[in-house]
Order: sequence, then C-alpha cells, then structure tokens
Amino acid sequence: MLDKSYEAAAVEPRIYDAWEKAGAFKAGAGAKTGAETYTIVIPPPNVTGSLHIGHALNNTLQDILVRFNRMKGKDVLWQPGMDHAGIATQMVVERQMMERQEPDRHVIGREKFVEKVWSWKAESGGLIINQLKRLGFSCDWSRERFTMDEGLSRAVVKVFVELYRKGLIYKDKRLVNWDPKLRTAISDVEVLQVETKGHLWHFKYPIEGEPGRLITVATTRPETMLGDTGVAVNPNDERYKDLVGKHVILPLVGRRIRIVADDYADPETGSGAVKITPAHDFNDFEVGRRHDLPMINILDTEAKIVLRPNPDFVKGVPYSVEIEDTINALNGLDRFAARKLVVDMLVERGLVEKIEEHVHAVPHGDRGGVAIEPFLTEQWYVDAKTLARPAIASVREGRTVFVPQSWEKTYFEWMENIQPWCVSRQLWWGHQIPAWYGPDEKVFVASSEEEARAEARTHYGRDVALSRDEDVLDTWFSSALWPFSTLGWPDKTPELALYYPTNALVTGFDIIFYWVARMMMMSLHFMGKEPFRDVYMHALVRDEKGAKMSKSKGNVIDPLELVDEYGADALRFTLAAMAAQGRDIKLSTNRVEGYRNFATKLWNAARFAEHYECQAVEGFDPATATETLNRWIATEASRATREVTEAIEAYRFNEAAAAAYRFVWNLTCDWYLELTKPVLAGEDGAAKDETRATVAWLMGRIVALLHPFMPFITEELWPRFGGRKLLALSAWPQPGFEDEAAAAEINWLVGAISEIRSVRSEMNVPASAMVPLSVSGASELTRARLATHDVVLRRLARIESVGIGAESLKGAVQLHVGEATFSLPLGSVIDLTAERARLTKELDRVAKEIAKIDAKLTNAQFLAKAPAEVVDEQMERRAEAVALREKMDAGLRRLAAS
RNA sequence: GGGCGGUUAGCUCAGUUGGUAGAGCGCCACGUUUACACCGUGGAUGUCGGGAGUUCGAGCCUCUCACCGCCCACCA
Repeated sequence: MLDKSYEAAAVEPRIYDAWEKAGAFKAGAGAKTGAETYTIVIPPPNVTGSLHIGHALNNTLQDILVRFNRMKGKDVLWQPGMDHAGIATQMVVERQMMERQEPDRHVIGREKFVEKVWSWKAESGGLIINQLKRLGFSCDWSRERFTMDEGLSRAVVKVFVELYRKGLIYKDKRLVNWDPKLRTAISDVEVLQVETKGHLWHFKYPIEGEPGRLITVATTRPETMLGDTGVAVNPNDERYKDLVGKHVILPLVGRRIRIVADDYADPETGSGAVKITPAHDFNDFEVGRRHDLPMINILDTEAKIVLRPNPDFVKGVPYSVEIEDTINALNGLDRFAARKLVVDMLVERGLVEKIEEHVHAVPHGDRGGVAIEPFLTEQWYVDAKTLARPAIASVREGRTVFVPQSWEKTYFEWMENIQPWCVSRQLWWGHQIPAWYGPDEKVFVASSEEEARAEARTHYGRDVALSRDEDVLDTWFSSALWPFSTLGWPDKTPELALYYPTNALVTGFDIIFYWVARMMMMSLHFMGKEPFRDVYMHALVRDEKGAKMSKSKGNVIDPLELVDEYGADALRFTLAAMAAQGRDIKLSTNRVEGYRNFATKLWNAARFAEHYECQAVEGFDPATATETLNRWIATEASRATREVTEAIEAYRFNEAAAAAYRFVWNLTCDWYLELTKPVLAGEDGAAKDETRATVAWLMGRIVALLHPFMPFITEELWPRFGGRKLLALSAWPQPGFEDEAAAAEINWLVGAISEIRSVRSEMNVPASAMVPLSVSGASELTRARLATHDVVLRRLARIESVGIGAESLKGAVQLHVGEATFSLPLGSVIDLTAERARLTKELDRVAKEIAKIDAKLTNAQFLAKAPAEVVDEQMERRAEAVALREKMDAGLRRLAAS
C-alpha cells in the first residue's frame, strides 16, 4: 500500500543508497559493451564550497542529460571532482588559524602550512559532495578527482614544462594586477571594474627654469604623483609645443621629470597634459617605455608608500619640500591615507587648481574585494594568443557549438583580444611552479628537481645549489586541464581513449573566460581534439533585483532548505522548468511549491492505479488495445514521449519539463484517469482488464519520462509498474503507436464534456443536479460516439439521460458541439435573462471572428499571396463560425418566443 | 565608449521556421465525484514598453526612442 502522501525526506536517502549500492552511476553502468559513450565532466566545485542555487541548477541540468542518456543505453560517464581553489582555500585556513589564535602562516612556514591545508581538506573540505548527492546527482563518485591529487598534479607539471619548452610559457617583468590584500598577482579575468564615486584632482606642476609658469595635470589617484617620471602632451597641441623636452620639478619630491610628446595625451581631455607614472598605471607604463622614462615603484606589496631618497632630487626649489620631509610624512602610509595627505600638502602650497566630482571604474580584485594596484613585478605568463588561435577556429568551424549560439560572439570577442595570461600566484596552496634557479638566477624548468639539477649540471658544468620558484599556479591553470586530466592524462588510460572528447559541457556564462576558453585552449593543444562538442550556457540564478546571489549581500536562497521543505525532486523540476535559454532566473518558492504539488499528483495517480488494481501485464502492447480510450492515451503518450525526448536533445529543458507536466496532469490525471473510472468500476471484464493493463503501462511510461527530472519519486514508484531493475538503468521510452481516429474521438468527448460543464456553471446549475440532455442534428459518427461514451459523458457532465432527437428542445439552453446541437432543458432552473446574455455574448464573439476572417478573405492580396493551406484554413474556420452563428440566432429567437 | 539581453495577464515567466496570445501562482464562484483539498469544476484579466517600417498578415523581422539589467574597455 502506498502511503497517503509522499514523504520525500524519508524516501530520498533510501533511494540514493540503492543507486549507489547497485553501482548505477558507475561509468558504463547498464550499457552493453561497445555502446556509444556519453561524457560530461562536472564543473568542479571549490573544495571550500557549499551548495548554492547555482550548483543546484547547473548539476540538475547535467543530471537530466546524464540520466536521459544512460536510459538510452549509452555508456555514460559523469566525471565528478573538486577544485583546490587556491586563494579561497588559503583564506579559509588562515582565517581558521586566526580564530584559533594560532601563529600565522609566516611563522610556521610553508611546509607546515600546506600540511594544515591538507588536514583541513580531510576534515572539513568537500562537504559539497554530500550536498550534491542530496539532490540526486548521478556522478560516478568512484572516479572523483581533485585538482591537487597526484595524477592531476602530474598533468599540471607536464603541461607547464611542455609549454615552457615551446616558448608558450615565459617569465616577464611588467605591470600586473596586484591584489594588496592577498598580496599576490591576479589575472585580468579576476579583475572587476567597479563604478566608484571619486574625484578628479587638477594639480599644477612648476616648469623648470621658467619661474611662475605651471602646467596643469589631472589625476584620480593623487598619491601616484610621487612616482611620476614624466608629463605627456600631444605632439600637435600648440599650447605646449614649446615645453616638449623641457622639465618639470615634481612638487613635494623635487624630481626633475621630462615633458614628452605622445599621442596618448588627448588635447580635448582636461588640460591636455597628463602626468606619467609608469610603475603604477598600465597606460603610463606604455608611454614610459616609448620615451624611456624611469619606472619608480612607490608602493610595497601591501600598497603602502615606500619612497626612497635619491641624490638626483633637486633641493630647495619653489613649491617643494625637502624630500626627507616628504618621506617622513608619507612612508608607511596606506595608499588611501597617502592620497589625502598628498592632496593636503599640495593644497597648502597652492598647487591644486580644482577638485571635481568624478565617477569612474576602479578595478577591484574578484576574491579580495579591494582595489587592485598595477604593480611592477616579474611573473609567469602563458602565451594565450597563440593557444587561442585553434580554439577560435574550433568554434568558428562548428566543431564545438555554443548553446545558445549567441555566446559565441562573446567568446570570439574575448579570444580575439586575449592578453597574456598571468599564471603565477604568490600563495602557498596550489601547484608550485616547477622552476628552479641557479646562482645567477638562470632558470631551469623541469618535471622534477632531479631533472632540473641535471640540466643545471650540464649548464654550469658542476653541481650547484638550486632554489625552487616560490610561486604557485593560478587555480584555473589546473582547471583548464580538467576534461583530460581527470581521465588519466598524461597516462594513456582506457578511460581517456573511451570518454574523451566529452559530449557536453554545462556551465554558467560567468566562467566562460575563466574556464571554458582555457579548457578549449589547453585541450586542443595537448589532446588535439576539442574537449566537448556542445557547450550549454545556462542562466545565472539571481535575486529579485537581478543581482548575483552572494553571501555578502545576504540574498542567497539555500537549495538545501528547499530540499528539506519540498523535496529534491520538486526543486530539480522547478529549476528545469525555469531553465529557458535566457540569461537569468529569478527563483521563487511558489514555483517550487507548485512542483512539489506535481509530485504529489503523480503519487496520487499511482495510488489510483493501486486502488483499481492496475498491474503491469508482461509484454503488454497498447497497440493491441481495442478500447478507444486506451488507444487514445497511448497515442498521447507517444506524442508526449517525442516532445520530451526532442526537447532534452535540444537542451530545451523547460519545454521538456512542460511537456511532461502537461501530459501527466492535464491529460492523464484530468481526463484519462477520470474517463477510466466507469470502466474500472464496471462489469465488462475484458475492457476492465485491458484498461488496467493500460493504466499500469501508462504509469510506467510516465515515471520513466519524468525520471531525469524527478529521479527519487519515479524510482520509488517504478517497481509498481513492472520495473524489475532500477529505473535509473531502465530503457528510455520510444514513441510508437498512434491512432488518429481514437485521438479525434476522445478529443470530441472531452470537448463535449467541457462545453456542458461550462454552460452548467454559467447557468448556475448546482453540481448536484442531474440534467437531461437532448442532441439534435447529430451525424452518424456523433451518434455512435454518444452511444459508446454514454456512461462516461453522463458521469462527468452530470447528465441524467441522453436523448437523440430531430429538433432541439424549446426553452432549453443550447450549445454546439461540432455539427450537433446539445440542448439542456434546465426548466425552472434556467434564468432566461442570463441565458439571453450568455448567447448574446457568444454571438458577439463569433461575429467578431467572422468579421476578422472576412477582412482577410476579401483582401485580394491575401488570397493572392498567402499559402493555399492558410487560405483554406480561414475558409473552413469561417464556415464553422457562420454555422455556429446561425444556430445561435435560432436559439435566441426560440428563447424570445418562449 | 563597445557588446549582449530584457520590457507579454495582479506576480514570476514561457512563446525557434511571421498565420486564431499561454503556464504556474494569485483572484472570483461552485464543490456532485472515496487517487488526490499539496484537490476538482468553471470564470475574469493582456493597445505583447512607445513610435515607424517590411509583409496579404508582426509578440515574433527591420529601424528608432524610452526604461531596466549584465558583460567588456587604457581615457588622465
């Protein structure tokens, strides 16, 4: 006996356990040998992560694809794993150490710290895996990988060394995006532009040798003036022509800096003269390079001022202070404090022309959340431009396809303007760069220290002490290898041969640059084949304002709370139903509740089957059914199967969900099960048996169609409808038998019942009242149908008796079903005024429709240009409407007479 | 500054080859029917953001305007 209601919380863990025990998620489970493969690699969640709604959506869609393909008999691998998340993890562990008042990492040293991170991972990392299981995701957990595990680390080293040897990885000294909070370099994609209200300060710099002459420059970052080494003006700017080549004495500092002519200076902007700080601004860096200006770094790694005295500073010039005083005032100050003070000092000397309000984009570190600092350091770079070339071609030539396709434009835009990828990070947690330095800083990149030593020996002709590069690699460096490193590369494993390339990548568009593009680059270079055929980009789940959900904003919806309240199936179905190929999803608990109700509806349909003893009949084929009703639902089931299948294959998850929902609720429950009741409760043994078998067959089909969306409840019900092995490993339904005539007949019946119900309700006929029905003008077919479905029609439309007559009854309510007129003599119940109003309203509607069609049909252009079938359709519709109008006219006349 | 998306029923959103505007929730009325009140039956509600154009025909195509959002970008 099924419980009165479905208790997701009790069922879900049990079912998941059964799947795992049966090894249902193992690669190739349930597939015949040699079956076509289907592979998805999971976007690896951070080891520090906990499940948020984005994971829920992302993995629900993958699980739908995976379960669907597994049921189709393919050899499926859903490869799971986690990302070591360099910065995030290091931050978590450092925070924990601080809370426990333990000595910080610099005190205990690198080795001890890394050990601590590993033990943190063992204890509290990877909680997300269990959370993923709660949603029913069918990854092959036996193959779980971690970006820092031995195999993947080997892949990372091999990739680094090979790219280095090909010149595709190199070391360079240039400006990087520096995060002063985390004290590490970060890559371009980790920089977010944040609109910030600030000021534009206009400073006046004195010209050397021309007492009283000043040149105005503007800046949003006054403190950087301490590092100015030039002033640029446009070569065509008449105002400053005579100044080019002359010098400015930098206030506060006393540095002699050159005035250079450079196109970078825009005469239209500000004064047309611009200060140049090559060590702290990307543009200025370029200008400085062009004019060979010195690069003076005035900040330390925490972005505090470090000014060094220099014999070149000019002393005792107007507006200046002695450099020692400036150093005393500013050194050690945070950049923002220094900003204030520099302005104050310049104001004091009358060198501030004006201060304007100014809104501009300030680059911020994605992780650290503070303004990044362009900072002059030596870092490792990947030549992304070279690697991008084949990755662009793959998409251009359709070997990898983005869904929706519009994302290709974004991909191309970025890939074609790609910059060198800074991959070194000044952290301890991550893959340490396999580079060793000799006494003269000569670098040896090798797979191991031994190898590096051997190379050094060859180079120096003797053994020397080597020191290893302290830096680790960007986490995304190892993520970029994910589609092949997880399959065993660089070893030639059977899995690699079998499951690479993968079929689909399902991911949010927010990591298209971080991850998708880089996997394309690395996979093409090392595997020679695209890592995936389709890239499905789903929406981001946002809050009601369209903002990204984040902990700091406090606008997160916890998917696990929704699971607790409504069940995993309900949440999954909701996410699938909302996953239209758009850009964002705003999740509402109302929807989840609605789909929880859907699960309950399904449950109750199963209870219906149980109640009427509908058991699966071995080998039952609905094509052999003789009852029209059963032939009809089999037809509809075939159609629904086709719809759901095609929608999933086209990544139209919402359409697949909607088709399944409609079929289950609006066809099966609303009509089919209701229509079977008289049969199931009746005396006709043969019809009853066939219908029972059909109900059971239908429920089996429904449960199978819903399984990718709602795996738990469907697996729970499956054994009741003939499933012997787990539903997760059973066959996906095929569309098949369809009977148009049966479909037409039942659709007519459904229409007739609906019409009668509608009129009854509008005429305020009490539901309890049984009413006689008289039918006139019925064709042979209609008469036959009336006879066949007599019992059902009377039951569902609350009809006492059905009479067939030549004429419609007087003083009765008229309605029109096809060619026939149905009369309901409502006698005293009927309100003549109400009936007249009803008919008039209907008539009005019909008249309008006729007018609309006539407008088309009298239009010569329409007749000439519209396709014949459209014209025919309009003519048919008009004929029907006109017939209806005549009948209604007659009805109204009769009403007036009575 | 460039690019992309959105604007459809009170709310949240569907609507792919241009051919009678849909769903869920909410709302109103009524509940005969032992699968289901997490339900059933019926009902109301839309100048499909504004304007122009293409077309026999536009929610859908083109242009334009308005507002909202996102991404990218070196303007001091």
